[in-house]
Amino acid sequence: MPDVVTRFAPSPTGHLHIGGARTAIFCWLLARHFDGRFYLRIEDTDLLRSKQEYTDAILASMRWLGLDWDGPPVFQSRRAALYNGLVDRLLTSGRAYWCGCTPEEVEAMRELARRNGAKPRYNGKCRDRCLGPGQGRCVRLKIPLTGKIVFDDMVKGRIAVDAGELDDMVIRRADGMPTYNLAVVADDNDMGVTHVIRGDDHVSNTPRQILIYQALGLPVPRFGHVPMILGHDRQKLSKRHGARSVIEYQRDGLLPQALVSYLARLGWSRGDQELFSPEELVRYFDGSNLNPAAAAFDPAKLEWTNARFMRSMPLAELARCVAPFVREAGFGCVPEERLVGLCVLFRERATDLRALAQSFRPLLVPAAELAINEKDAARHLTETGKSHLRALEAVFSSCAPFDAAAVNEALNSYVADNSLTFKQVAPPLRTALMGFMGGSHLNDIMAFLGREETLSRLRRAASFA
RNA sequence: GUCACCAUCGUCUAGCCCGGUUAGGACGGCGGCCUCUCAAGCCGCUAAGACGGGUUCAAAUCCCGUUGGUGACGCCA
Repeated sequence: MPDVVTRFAPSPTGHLHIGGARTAIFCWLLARHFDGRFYLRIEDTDLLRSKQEYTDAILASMRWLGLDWDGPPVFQSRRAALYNGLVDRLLTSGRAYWCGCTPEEVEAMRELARRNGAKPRYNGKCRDRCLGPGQGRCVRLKIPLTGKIVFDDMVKGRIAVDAGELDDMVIRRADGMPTYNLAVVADDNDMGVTHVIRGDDHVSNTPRQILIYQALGLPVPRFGHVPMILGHDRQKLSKRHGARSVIEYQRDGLLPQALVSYLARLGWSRGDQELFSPEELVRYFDGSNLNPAAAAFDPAKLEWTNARFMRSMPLAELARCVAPFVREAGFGCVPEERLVGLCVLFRERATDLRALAQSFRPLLVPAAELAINEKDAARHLTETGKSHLRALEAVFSSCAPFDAAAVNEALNSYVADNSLTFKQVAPPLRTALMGFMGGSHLNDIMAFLGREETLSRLRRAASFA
């Protein structure tokens, strides 16, 4: 048995969002760090809202992020027998009882408690009525009237709640389906989960779940409640704040390693290090140093993180990653070698793969289709500028070999031989080649374009009206 | 309302457990260098321990309170 078993338990009612992704990352890291097991459990007991397409999408996002799980995913909807067995056990041992109160009655009890300034809860009416099964009856857990439930949270430290704060919760609905808290305990125990890491919106469920473990005589796992992610204005994260699903970040051209690094760093730290490869994360993340305070999501830093990964990753890999975006931009199928060349030229100038692909445009369209920026043209494709281009056309047609070094030398000679400055020649040349004043080094651009394409761009710009 | 949790630059954070730092790093912003452009890179600047009380020679650090924020209070998950 591995020492550490974690699980990620999304409910398939939507795509994997960044909050869930971060929780999944922490679970995965803890398991991988300790050489344990990481399981996936699909909490699909809400038949109405759960959808197969969301399950598929969540699994796809997990794979894209590189969060591999052990064994096949567990589906809660298929484990009714497990849950019912546990509820029956609780019933026979007298730790649970049948309750015949109607939802309206229970609501009235809550309302009464609220009026008295207390926490709204069930008053235990059926606790000692010794009711048996029946139409419309649910099963409630008989919780202790006094005492404290205490647990040491991995991120928040010791948390203590008075048992008196809790009420006899429903563990099996009138329709025979288990409730969330029971199913979670049953599954976590069955799967051998040792560390439950989840969002801190679950802290108040934890004492209830501990009570179920205790009533069943089962070992209680360790808990770690990671704070939720806030929007940039420190309000709850919503669509408006750029709270998007993992799949959207994928479509926008983020690198999965970058997203993982950023998300891990949001609420966790290791000294001053800002960027972490997946391997480093696995090596360093041991469940400690998790920040108990909620963190705000910062799109600017995510962007920076992504840009850094794009700049430092192997070129061949970058080229493979950008290929789908090049296709999507309508540039067709560009050979990998060309793609690598383009990445060299532009990767320092883009913060995501989609923008990187877009920046290739001027070099991938034929000279005739190159869009020429009017302002830059007016400024640099003057008569003098054009005369330089015509002269350069002659220079470059006899330049051999036509590589970055030779082109550079030819260009410098032209400048020197005619007592010019680079500053006089470069702008018109850049406008001719790129269509605007931007892009990479001129010699690299020309080397990439090749002689013929370079010359036709010079000709076209020289006759630009 | 009740309970629980949280509180360091605008943002992510280090330091806090084991009191003594010019409160460090990063993103962003601003300025500079570089430079044909845009970037990248490098350099510099910016800005913080919510508040009030204790304890102590000394408090971001320990204690209490206040305020503010978040979450939970379902026969949802």
